[in-house]
Amino acid sequence: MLSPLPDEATLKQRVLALLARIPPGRVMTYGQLALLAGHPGAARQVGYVMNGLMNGTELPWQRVINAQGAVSTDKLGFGDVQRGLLVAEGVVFGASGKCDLKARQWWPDEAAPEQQSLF
DNA sequence: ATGGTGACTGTAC
DNA sequence: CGTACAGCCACCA
Repeated sequence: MLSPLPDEATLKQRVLALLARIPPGRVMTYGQLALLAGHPGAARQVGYVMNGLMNGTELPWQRVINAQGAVSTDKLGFGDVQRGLLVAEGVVFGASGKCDLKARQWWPDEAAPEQQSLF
């Protein structure tokens, strides 16, 4: 069973492990990753982890978006790139810059239904 | 040590 | 719809 309060290194490890499993065309949110990694509420730290893997990674970093269904990278200068990668996978973004999170959000099979409703 | 910042989020108005 | 605020916690000056 997973420890409810893993240390920072484990959080990063779990976040990256989950990230690597997101199927093409599907997304996860920062808060969701924090929850599944055992750090509920630590969405900002997940964002920090993401920031750290921007140095030439093979991980599908573009599949992590915010809880509103939009990318959070516009102010970083590559929001268009992220949306472009997702669009190439079949994700549709409306004029508001949001996608259908309810339909696109991916949950690991082992995530308990109660976890999903909590989120 | 202390305070500001940020790829966030839920609640309140 | 948008703005504001409070939690969140690693990092950095």
